[in-house]
Amino acid sequence: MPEQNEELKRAGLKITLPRIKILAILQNPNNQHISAEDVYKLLLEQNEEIGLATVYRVLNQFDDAGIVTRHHFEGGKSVFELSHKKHHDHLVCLNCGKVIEFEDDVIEQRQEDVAKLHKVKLTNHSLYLYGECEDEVACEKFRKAQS
Amino acid sequence: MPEQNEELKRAGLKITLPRIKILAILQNPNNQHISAEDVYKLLLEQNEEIGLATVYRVLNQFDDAGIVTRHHFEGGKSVFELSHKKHHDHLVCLNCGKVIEFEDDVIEQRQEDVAKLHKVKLTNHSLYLYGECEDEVACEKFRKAQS
DNA sequence: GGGCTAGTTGTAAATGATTATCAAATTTGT
DNA sequence: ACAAATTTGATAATCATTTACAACTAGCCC
Repeated sequence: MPEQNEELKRAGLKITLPRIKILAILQNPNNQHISAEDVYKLLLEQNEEIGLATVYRVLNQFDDAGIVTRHHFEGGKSVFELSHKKHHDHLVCLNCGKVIEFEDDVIEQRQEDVAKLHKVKLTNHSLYLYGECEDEVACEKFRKAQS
Repeated sequence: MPEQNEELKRAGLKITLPRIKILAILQNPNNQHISAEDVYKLLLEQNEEIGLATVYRVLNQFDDAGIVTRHHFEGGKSVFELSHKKHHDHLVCLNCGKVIEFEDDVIEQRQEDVAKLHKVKLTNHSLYLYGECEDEVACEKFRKAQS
């Protein structure tokens, strides 16, 4: 009954336990930018018997439905985040893995200009900034908390 | 003797036939933004008996040495390009696969500003714009030429 | 409320890109 | 040319992700 199920229904997906559980994990603020593997691990911790293949499948369906957005951060694997409200880009700390979301209208506008200049109709873009937290203490603390 | 070998020597790499051939391929203007697999195919066409593992190894060494830059375009595999002169970003046509290089000082500056705002020391970034050529005829032609 | 059908799941095997292993071959300084 | 250190090719291994398929359900009709 909860509105969460509405989201699935709207996407033309049947309401199943795996999908509900996975959506719940994605909606947890601790789990923004989470990989399929990590979703699977969290499910295991909850003693849910959900296969890894299902996790990948559901994440792909969510992506197709626009419920989540897929990102390719440096280092192979994909991470997913709820496609909430506004477009934004990402700033990632390479030491602690913290992800900061930002938006910059000037950058957005210049991207449009560049595309137009080269006679390309822009459909999407990906911008990732990588660096290191300047507050090393906080950075180290965050890193520990993650692992 | 050619200066090309200097590049290898400077990187502390021995001058071997695989490395020379691979470097030559990368230096061919037709082969900017080429994948390891495609380098391997070109070597086969030249009847060079160079293993795929060697191609990957050498490309990684070139990357470490700063001779090439690795990119992760949408769709899994890595592509490599000679790290020439200036930093630049990429605009990719999703129909024909054409890659346009561009640079925009305003965007670069704003990225620095954003990082500083969030107290992160920027080490690098990746910006890819994806779209569709507006000149559909040229686009189609380019696509055919590729495959 | 039972049953039907399409959609969904789990297991396990398949895939695609990339890396590691290791003995044989090559480069390079002496 | 020679020995030591690197490098190579073939192959097996790995990692993330997808596919195949038989067993299982959700959603809907009566």
